[in-house]
Amino acid sequence: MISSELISWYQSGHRKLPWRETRDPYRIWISEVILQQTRIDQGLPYYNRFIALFPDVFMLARARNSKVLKAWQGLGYYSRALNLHKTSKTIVNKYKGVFPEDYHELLKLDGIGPYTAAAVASIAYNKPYAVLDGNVARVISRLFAIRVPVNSATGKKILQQKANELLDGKRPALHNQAMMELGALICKPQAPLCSQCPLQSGCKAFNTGIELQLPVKQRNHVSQTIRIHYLLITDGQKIILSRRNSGGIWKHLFDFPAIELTTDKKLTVQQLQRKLKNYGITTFERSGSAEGLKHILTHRMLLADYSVIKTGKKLSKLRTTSNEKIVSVEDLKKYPVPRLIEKIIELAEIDRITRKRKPKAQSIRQLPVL
DNA sequence: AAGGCGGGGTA
DNA sequence: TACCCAGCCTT
Repeated sequence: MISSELISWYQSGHRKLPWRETRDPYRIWISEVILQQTRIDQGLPYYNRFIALFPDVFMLARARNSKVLKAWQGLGYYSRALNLHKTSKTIVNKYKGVFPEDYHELLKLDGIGPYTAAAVASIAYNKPYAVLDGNVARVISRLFAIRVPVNSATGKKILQQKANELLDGKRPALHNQAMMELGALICKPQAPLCSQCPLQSGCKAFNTGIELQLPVKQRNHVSQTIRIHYLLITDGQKIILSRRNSGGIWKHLFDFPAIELTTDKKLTVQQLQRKLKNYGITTFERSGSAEGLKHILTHRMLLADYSVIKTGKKLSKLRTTSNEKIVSVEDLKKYPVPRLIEKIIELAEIDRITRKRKPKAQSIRQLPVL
């Protein structure tokens, strides 16, 4: 009943999107992972580039890890790209390149949770599994005036149950996409377009005038500020990159050697000299800098400074750690970096600095200036 | 059950 | 500012 209204509405005017033009489970999967916690407007160009680079699961499985991350650069939540790559290899090696159809089999794959498993199973294989994402949670919580927090365990259980009941078992692919489209276009968080909603008459929230109070969400995360000073250490030809190999933020992406500071303190000469001495740098010139670059993430705010450090020595003569890489400045753009680093590279005009420095080694100023 | 993980758009 | 987005993973 609800589903037929919903599907009619969907068919009369949904957005045309590339992953809706295919039944290829590979492409459906890629689109679903890209769209995890990501708006369609933001994900769409990434999807097109990604499919052009890696048209099938074999191409993806064969690709270098850095190339996959490079394709993901700027999209955030980089573990998605790592899991995507890992799972492509699983598909090739364990499933001979054919995506499993079974929901529970899909769930075993890295980076595939309840939502994505249901999405792939239903959209690619038309299996009767109801998706529950942010859109669907909002639609259902309003439809039935459910006040249980949608991000609590019990809330999810209740919503999933309702989603299962609503599902059109004969047309799960259409039904699921219609639910999400309704949430995105009509049942919006801020200003829902109830007058245009095909489910208006049966919507408990609308009928009682509480649609703006739903859905209920718990938790307000505090964001902490972190100050970090990046060092762009260059001899005029090459520069030091640092590969982030911790389990934390920007895993497996590259940034620059850095000094972490407490929020209200700036870098001191002593800190800089000590850090540089670890590399074996005793004479240098600080040829460029900026401070107070704001980079806002969901759970923290980074306040970034940087200094361009021109060394007297060739970088190849320096002591670097195993996670650090000395790369030529022209190759810098080949490495996957977070947005903040991308911005710093642009701001610091690294290539201009190196061109200027080319002519003669004796022009090096050996004054430590701050 | 709670917290970590990006980046950009919107009000 | 705060919230939201075709969520998942670890602890």
